[in-house]
Amino acid sequence: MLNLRLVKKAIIMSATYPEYEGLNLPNVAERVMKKWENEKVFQASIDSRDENKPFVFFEGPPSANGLPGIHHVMARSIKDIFCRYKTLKGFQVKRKAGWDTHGLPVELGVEKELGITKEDIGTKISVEDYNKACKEAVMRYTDVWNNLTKKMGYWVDMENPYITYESKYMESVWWLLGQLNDKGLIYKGYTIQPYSPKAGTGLSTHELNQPGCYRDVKDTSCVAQFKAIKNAESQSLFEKVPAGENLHLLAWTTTPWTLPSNTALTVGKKIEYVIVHSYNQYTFKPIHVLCAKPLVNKQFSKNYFQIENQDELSNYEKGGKKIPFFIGAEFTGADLVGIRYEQLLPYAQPMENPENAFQVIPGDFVTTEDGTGIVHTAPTFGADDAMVSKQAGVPGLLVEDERGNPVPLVDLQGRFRPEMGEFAGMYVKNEYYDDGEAPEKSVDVLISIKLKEENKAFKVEKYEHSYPHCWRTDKPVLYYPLDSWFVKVTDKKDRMMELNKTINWQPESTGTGRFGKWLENLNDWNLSRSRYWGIPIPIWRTEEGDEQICISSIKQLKEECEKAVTAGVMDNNPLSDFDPSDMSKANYDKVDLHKNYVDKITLVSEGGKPMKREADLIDVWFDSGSMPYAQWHYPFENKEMIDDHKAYPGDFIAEGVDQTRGWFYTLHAIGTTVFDSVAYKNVISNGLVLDKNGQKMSKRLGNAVDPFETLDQYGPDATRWYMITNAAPWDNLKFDTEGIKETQRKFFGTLYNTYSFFSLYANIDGFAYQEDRIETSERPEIDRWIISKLNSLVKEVDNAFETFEPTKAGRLIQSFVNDQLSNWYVRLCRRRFWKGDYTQDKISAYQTLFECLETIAILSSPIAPFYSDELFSDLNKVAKRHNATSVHLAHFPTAVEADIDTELEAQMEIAQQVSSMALSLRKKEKIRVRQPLQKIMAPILDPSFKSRIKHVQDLILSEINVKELELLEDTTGVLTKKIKPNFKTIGPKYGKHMKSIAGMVNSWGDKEIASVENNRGWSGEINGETIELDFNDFEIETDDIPGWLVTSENGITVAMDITITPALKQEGIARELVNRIQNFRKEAGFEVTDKINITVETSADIQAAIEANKSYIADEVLADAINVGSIEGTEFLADIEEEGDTKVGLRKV
RNA sequence: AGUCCCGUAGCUCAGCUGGUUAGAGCGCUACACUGAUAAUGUAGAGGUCCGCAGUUCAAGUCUGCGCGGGACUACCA
Repeated sequence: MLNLRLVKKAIIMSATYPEYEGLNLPNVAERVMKKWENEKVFQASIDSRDENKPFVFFEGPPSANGLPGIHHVMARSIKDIFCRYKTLKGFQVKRKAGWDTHGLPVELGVEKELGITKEDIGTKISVEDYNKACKEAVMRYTDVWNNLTKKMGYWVDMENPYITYESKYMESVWWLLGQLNDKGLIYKGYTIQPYSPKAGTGLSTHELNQPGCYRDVKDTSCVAQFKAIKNAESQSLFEKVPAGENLHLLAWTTTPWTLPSNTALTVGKKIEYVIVHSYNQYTFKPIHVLCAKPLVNKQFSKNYFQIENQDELSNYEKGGKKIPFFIGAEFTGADLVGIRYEQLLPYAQPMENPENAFQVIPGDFVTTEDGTGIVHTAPTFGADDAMVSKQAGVPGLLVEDERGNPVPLVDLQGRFRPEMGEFAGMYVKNEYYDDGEAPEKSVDVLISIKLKEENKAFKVEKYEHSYPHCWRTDKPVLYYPLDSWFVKVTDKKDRMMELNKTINWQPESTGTGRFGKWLENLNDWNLSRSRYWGIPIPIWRTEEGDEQICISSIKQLKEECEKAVTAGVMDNNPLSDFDPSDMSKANYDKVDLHKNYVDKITLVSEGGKPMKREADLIDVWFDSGSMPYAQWHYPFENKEMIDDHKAYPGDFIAEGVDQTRGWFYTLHAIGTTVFDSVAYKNVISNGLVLDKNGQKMSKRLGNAVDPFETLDQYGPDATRWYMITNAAPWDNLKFDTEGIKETQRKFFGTLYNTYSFFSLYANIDGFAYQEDRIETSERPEIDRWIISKLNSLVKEVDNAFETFEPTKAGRLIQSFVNDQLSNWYVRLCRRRFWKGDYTQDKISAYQTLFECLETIAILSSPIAPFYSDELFSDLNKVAKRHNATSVHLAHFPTAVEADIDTELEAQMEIAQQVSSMALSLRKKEKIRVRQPLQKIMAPILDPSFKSRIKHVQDLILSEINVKELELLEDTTGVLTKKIKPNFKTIGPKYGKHMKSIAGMVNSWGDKEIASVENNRGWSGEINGETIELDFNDFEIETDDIPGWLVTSENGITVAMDITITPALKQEGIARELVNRIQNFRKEAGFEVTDKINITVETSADIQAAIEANKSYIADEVLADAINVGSIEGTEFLADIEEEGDTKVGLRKV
């Protein structure tokens, strides 16, 4: 037999399973990566799939001007997993990479490098050179990115990426804007933006969030008294004020210079307000003022004291230091809405709808933290103000300038306009004056003084607060209305919400919550950015703004240029070389649509007037949101991709949650407004990758993890597996390399060991899966069990991937590999692999283990693409069961329902549990497993348990080294029973009496339990109500057998007979001896197959034990003879139990 | 400030539509196995389920209010 095995081994040398010396995951990745490259596996994974069964994936473009971090590995792993999974399921998954190339981060980086500021662009450096520098900078780290992509095993087509600065891409974006324009969704309007008058430029919020921009400053703040007008609306308030006296509303501001632009006062509808009766501290005139109730004490502090009787007010003498105040009638904000008041500082009137100005309006943002609970509202200088007044139909204070355009009372330099009387020409902030020119008293102070004198100021004081400053000029920022181009997305708000409901969000809460709420509170999309490196707004306008054209293609632009040349507004057509019908790269390289080129183009209007391009660029978010169409140069090329839904809408996208209002939104907005369609059907928004202490990673804190280092050290598979299985993608991940190590050891180590075990013996036996597959039903029970488990696993993993739950999939796989396959199946079956001939049983074992490994390779391949490929290929190279050279070209296994035997799974679960319990009992008594025991007992409570445990009886007995299992059917008198109410079934029926029932049942003894068993239930009266419980309303279990060692778990009870008879003792000694001799064999360097002779020199007890078990020992250790006597040959010393030393001599036969 | 996510053992995480003794892995401690062996197995210790209030016969689970960590959006009189 042994010789035969060797011969066989020689024959099949040509096809053996590779055996490795240890597992080195980074090396595995290296090998597999080379294979992918050499064999062009990625391309094959697309080509081998049916073109008519597409799974559409959109790659969100990263910006290549920054370096990738470990969070990119996370995000891209998620993308990769589902693309690979869908490929396994037979879909064709095209994956075009992309680069986001425009935008502020790029520009700021370039400015820093060149040592210039925005103001220098166009003067110190030409826009052309500047844009050239941006273009170079943005692709700087492309190599690093490509390298990461490769190393982590992210499959995406990097050969043909879409790049947002390319002419074709930009043309498609223009086309989309043209569509919006045609639908009437593009308009020019005002918006309140942070503005730096000294720099003469608007600032983005990004710029405002630079460190050090918000600083604490002391400003003159003022609580102004706005005089209410008595009319029908205010009738109920004036009733609470002495006849003939005035009622004022108190409103606080830290920017008194905005008071002349006040057109409304905002109150919170639910806030409570009171009228306070008192005297003005500057003029000493009696006042009756409205203020939020919780803020009365804040406003009436210091000089004021509260009185309980209104009559005492008259005791106050003018000029007195302490001023009394009395809290009068109470109102809610809702009562105040609609009240009119006199304009505080009537320098100018709003040019539009002045009749709607100067009234009280509601606003959600009003709080009672500060001020008076009534907010001074100047729509021209506050974003909230503008929003809330627009909703209420209140105009901002805009006046006509010299050319008839609406302008606010402050000009672009930050000075008051001529309308402002004595203040005209003054800067609204002293900081805006040149050094030494600033007046002693600022506008804020002067206005406050004026108000004091006119009995319009309730309180003036210095107030310290944080206020944003321009990061270039160091001067405070103004919130100022600026011209911008907008997309009227609010028109499509309902449709966007409707379509959003059809998108499958993972997690769901992001879709309904963060995204849904965002859509509910949608504002129009401000497209304008006054920058240089981006896609220009394709709108040309006459100087008066009365005629304009929106360009949708290069062809159209060329034609318009032609007209302009004919009309004489331009000398020559800069696009004359461009051939609109030629889609070649060469042709498109002839044009550049960036600002430095298109700004030189002047077009002619229908009325014959010259038109200049609007100076702004579009928001870069529009660039990336255009990606589904622009990546294909739609509609100029690849029209069918979108129109025939071959590549649109996307089936799947995934990015970080930070993209919710970024890319996720812009995709959705453009999809809805232009195509009336969702842009994507499924979306995963993943959480952040934090450091191991839960802190955000940052270069500054030095806790950022280098993705390359991690991948090199642990390999991409372990890194990906760890990231995916450790936390659900949408939860934040606390990244700890210890966790990767654990994954490496626990999952990959175990899987590798299982494979090593398989390959070791399969190579010896020459198992190459050449035999016909043994029908599952023909295999031994243990094989059928693991196959059943395997098929259940296939089903569950498939479902987890299908529902975009990669974490679940990964955890299922690893628990199968560790707990079922390695710890149970392989352990129990070891002997089958190394003992005996190449029989049907052995082949069955090989086939079973092979199938498990092969399936695991495929199931885990989306998450661990490298190792799984090597595992799969190593198996398949020999067995050739798949016509695929890579796991990624294989097909996802289909669960064979017929092979799923839940009954068998339940049986094995019992075996596992009973074994574990029995071992636990041994442990308690310190009886080692090698010592055989006679018997265990288990009471049976229902017939199914009986048949199940019978099935696995032998398995259990050999596992725990016990000779027999006795099942106790009639347990009365033998076992102590315990009864518990079944809360789940009784609850709905008798919830109220639950406590009483539980109390009663818990007090029951054997007699009552027997009665319940006999009557199949119980009925009686509790708390005066008739209660009827059937047998299912009880849970009866046994927990003790008097006189036995017993343990109980999950309703199963095991009792063990721990009596060690002399015969058992001898058997135990024999097993100990076998164990020692096996060790000695190994020590002596004998081959596994060497036969030996044994001589033993030992005590009488042990001699007797040997005598009684001689054939067993001889068989186990391959001994031809066992003799007692003095030792010849090598001598070993064995220490067996307390029976004394044993000398053993071994000699090869 | 608003919206959302998270808070369970020393660490990382499970815990389904509420059901009575809250689980796993790692780590720790002890032991076993010794033909998968720089592997493997078993057991043990370890928890005011962030806090408070409410709904309920019953709350880790549902509701409200807080606290702590994080994200995004907005920026405030």
